[in-house]
Amino acid sequence: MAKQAVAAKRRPKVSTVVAVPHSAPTLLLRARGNIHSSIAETIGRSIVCGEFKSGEVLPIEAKWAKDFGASRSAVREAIKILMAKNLVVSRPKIGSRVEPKEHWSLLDRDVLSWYSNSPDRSGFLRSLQQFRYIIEPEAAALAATLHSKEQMAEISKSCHDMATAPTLSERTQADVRFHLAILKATNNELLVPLGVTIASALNNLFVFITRSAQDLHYAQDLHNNIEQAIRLRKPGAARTAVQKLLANSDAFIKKHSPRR
Amino acid sequence: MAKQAVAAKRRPKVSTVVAVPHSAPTLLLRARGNIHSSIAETIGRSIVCGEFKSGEVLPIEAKWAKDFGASRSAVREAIKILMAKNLVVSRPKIGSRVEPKEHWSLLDRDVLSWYSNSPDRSGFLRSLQQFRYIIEPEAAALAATLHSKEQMAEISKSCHDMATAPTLSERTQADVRFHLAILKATNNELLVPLGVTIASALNNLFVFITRSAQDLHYAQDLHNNIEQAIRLRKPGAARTAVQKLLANSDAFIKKHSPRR
DNA sequence: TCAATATATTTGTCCGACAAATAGTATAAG
DNA sequence: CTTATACTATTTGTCGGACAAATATATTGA
Repeated sequence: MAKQAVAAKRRPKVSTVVAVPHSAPTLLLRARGNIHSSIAETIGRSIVCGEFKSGEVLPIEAKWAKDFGASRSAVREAIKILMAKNLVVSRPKIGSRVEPKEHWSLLDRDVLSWYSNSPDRSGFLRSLQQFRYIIEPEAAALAATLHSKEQMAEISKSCHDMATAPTLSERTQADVRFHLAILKATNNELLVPLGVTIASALNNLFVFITRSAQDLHYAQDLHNNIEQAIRLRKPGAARTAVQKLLANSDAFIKKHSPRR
Repeated sequence: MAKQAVAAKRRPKVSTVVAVPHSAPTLLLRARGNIHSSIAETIGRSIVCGEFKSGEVLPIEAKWAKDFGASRSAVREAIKILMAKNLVVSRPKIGSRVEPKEHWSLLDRDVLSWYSNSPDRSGFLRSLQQFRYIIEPEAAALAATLHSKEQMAEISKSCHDMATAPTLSERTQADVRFHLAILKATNNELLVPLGVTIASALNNLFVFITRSAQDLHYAQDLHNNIEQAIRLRKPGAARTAVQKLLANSDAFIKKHSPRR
């Protein structure tokens, strides 16, 4: 008894954007995937963009639920995601407080992606390039010393794929594979996820811009030099070759720096 | 009507370990903090320790709930945490599948902590030390060039605190502050969270072992050298000073390496 | 003035129901 | 017999509501 009267109105068929349930939500959600993911993304973005400052407490779960037109469960799962990424901490009676920025898992794929769309893109890009200057030359040097046969084959193959890629998109993919293959060849478990992170960040920052044929040719030479140095097990040469490549991409970024 | 009959037996007062609710849970939880955190930690640990291999699907949420004597909501929130750390992906009808290791957010505090208690500690420690060799010398060099007055003051202060710390624990804390201060002085947003991660990993690996007074004195000299090189804005000297420190700690680890 | 107590607020946990997605199976069509 | 289609079963996704636990704030008492 009293069992059939419960769920009269369910969320109606959703097309691309969450439609309006009974009590109109005030915040829209780019409804890609699950509700909780969308909510996490929305709140997460607003945090890393500085809409909520460190130490500030977010609105209570019930308010988010009303604003999004979702259930509190969905909001809670979203906030659990943000907690897992160290963006917030929750306590009863307090609410969810934004953590200081240095606690954020900035190296997490999602956080990084949200962050790279935040106000000062150029500053972030600067940090990222500097980061690459630290990691990648040493990684190449290590790879030159430590690579196995199969790992070298993967490096060479992706380098060759870059040279022969018919479309720009395929070239870019091979480029990413190339850099990841080098990191894998270091046999260091920590460097690989770092590489994945960097790659996705670069992807988010649209650094893979169209280049002139001449530019492309020169960049390919730089990649070839890296491949050769690693193959011949010359750590020093590998290090400097990567530095040269980074310098080239630095110059390119500066030249085509997006306004300001 | 039928409202008061609902929650007859609630979870009874919990002491240190989750007690037995009505239908005996088969898995115990170290009940530190929230239920969902404990569940996430338990499942997360078992994943990074290899109890579930990559591509394998976990038991369904209902089973975890029964095993832990918790509600499905709690289990779901736990799994959301693991999803946020890229340990698993969930899909309807499929379940939660363990992601390949290279997708894991190994640089996340928790994952790293779980991972450092997994079978091959020594291999992981090797990777971690290598990682420090890559990051820290360059970071010190950058800091030497870019540090501000306040940042330098923090570096010097923590170095001094190390020298004068009355207890080993306080010395260790100052040590961590010292390395973090250097990373902060690079003004690179990505290096700081990385430093936090490394510090917590070292903490988990018990690298801060008791040393003889002589050892401590020598290590302090090495730290002083770093401080001085940065203060005098000598990047090259800073780099080599950090390398020396790492070599020293490497040697120490090898000497006292825990079996095998 | 200060400490103990009461209250209110917010997250934490539980439950039960139904929706949505989809792998695997059964069935129908050719 | 093969192939395309429909069905079914299973699992996560979402919802709503109830109550527990924790604790900041206000209130009260000494």
